[in-house]
Amino acid sequence: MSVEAGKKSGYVFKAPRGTEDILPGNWSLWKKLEEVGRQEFELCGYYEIRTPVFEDTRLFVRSLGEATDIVEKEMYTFSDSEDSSITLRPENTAPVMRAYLEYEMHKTKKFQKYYYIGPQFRKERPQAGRLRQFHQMGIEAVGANDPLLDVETIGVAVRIFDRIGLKGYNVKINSIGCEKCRPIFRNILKDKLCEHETALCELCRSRLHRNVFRILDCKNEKCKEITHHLPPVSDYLCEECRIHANTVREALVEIGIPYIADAHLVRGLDYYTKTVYEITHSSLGARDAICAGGRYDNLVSDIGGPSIGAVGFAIGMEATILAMQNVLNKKNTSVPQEVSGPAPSVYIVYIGNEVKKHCFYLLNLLRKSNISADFDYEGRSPKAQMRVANKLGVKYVLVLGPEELARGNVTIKIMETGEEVIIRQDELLDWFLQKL
RNA sequence: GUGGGCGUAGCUCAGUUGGUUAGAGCAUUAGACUGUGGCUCUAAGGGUCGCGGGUUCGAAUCCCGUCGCUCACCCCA
Repeated sequence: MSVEAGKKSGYVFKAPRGTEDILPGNWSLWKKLEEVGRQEFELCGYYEIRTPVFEDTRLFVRSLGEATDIVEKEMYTFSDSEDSSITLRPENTAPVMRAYLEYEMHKTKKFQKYYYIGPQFRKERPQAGRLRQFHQMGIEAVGANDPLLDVETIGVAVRIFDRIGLKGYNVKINSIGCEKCRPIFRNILKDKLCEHETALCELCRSRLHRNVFRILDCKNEKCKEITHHLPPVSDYLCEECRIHANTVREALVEIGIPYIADAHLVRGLDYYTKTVYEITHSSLGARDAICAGGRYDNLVSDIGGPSIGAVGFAIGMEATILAMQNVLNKKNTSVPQEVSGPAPSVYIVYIGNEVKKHCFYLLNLLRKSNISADFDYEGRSPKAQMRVANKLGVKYVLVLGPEELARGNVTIKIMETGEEVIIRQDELLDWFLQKL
């Protein structure tokens, strides 16, 4: 096999298909999203949990459902030399629940609220905002069936988007019932759709047998036409699910979250029950979800635990950042276009190599005092050093040459005004600590 | 896995009906009073035109293949 094949640049290695490097120029948005997320999660009483990036394959087969596409063809599965099969996590809910059970949290403190941030893996064809290694941040509230908890999670997501300044998102919500009522209306739906079988698109005809609910969000116009004339799923909910759904909606109104009741919203993962929701952003393409979540009352028992209800969501970080970029109208760059880390406050310019070592000493002196500072390691001329300082956007340049060295002084240039002051070196720290 | 679009300097692109040493802007580097930034001017570096093959006297330009990227579909965050 030739590694030369297909390379674009002259270099041998490139990031594998469907993965991407988050470069310094883009990092500020990631940082902001993560920081705001953490803040909001913790504000609402969620605790961070980190699970391994790989798990026993059976965990995902059990939780997601054997017949789902994720399990059938999208998992990175391999054996680690023994008999065990392991899989790079395609989502983080099942791992969190696994940990919850493994440490027997349900016995000590049944109700737990967790949050996680990390990479997930799905072997799909890459597309806008959809990668093979992608990142999610999400929450899981385990151990309670209160519909208000469903609403709490929606509130958390909404506030995160508000706080990062992302305008133009929509909250869509639906109920897909529970294990009691869902099979009933699945059959009703199937029967009704069978009457129109010939009018459905080819794909939906196969969905008729595999996954009826998926027909509800088919993009084909004819199929839409048919499904829009069907009575909404909510007509078939059992008493318990109906009350649950109504409470959720009322509470959303109560706390002022606008939502769209979308009877066609369904979920691909088997474990969802009752409340499902999705937050989409108008600036995105075909894949417009930036957050998806819902209640999953059967997952814990599915993977061998007691019957315990839970709700959660996952925010797709790539998709969210894409939306942020669209809103901010920014593009990716390989070089920092705005300083993504904090710009150093001070840049030290040395004139002549004789004073360089002393400047290095001063550099470390500043840093020890918690003053961010940097200097030249490339052997540039004083002029070029100034250019670098200017580009970095530092407030002060400390200039030191043989003259200053002899007198025990330093020249400080205030970049904004161009003004220069000369002070004694032993006053340096005080001067900066007062200014910064 | 299926289908469409694209592939020329670090980035964004131009490149006329195939014709000599492939261009621009931005970025980079260096100069324009010997120890100093932003503006301006000058100059320099940087591309085997994704890769391979074919047609041709001659191909970045046409054909085929291949790889990669991208968008969309299935599915999903």
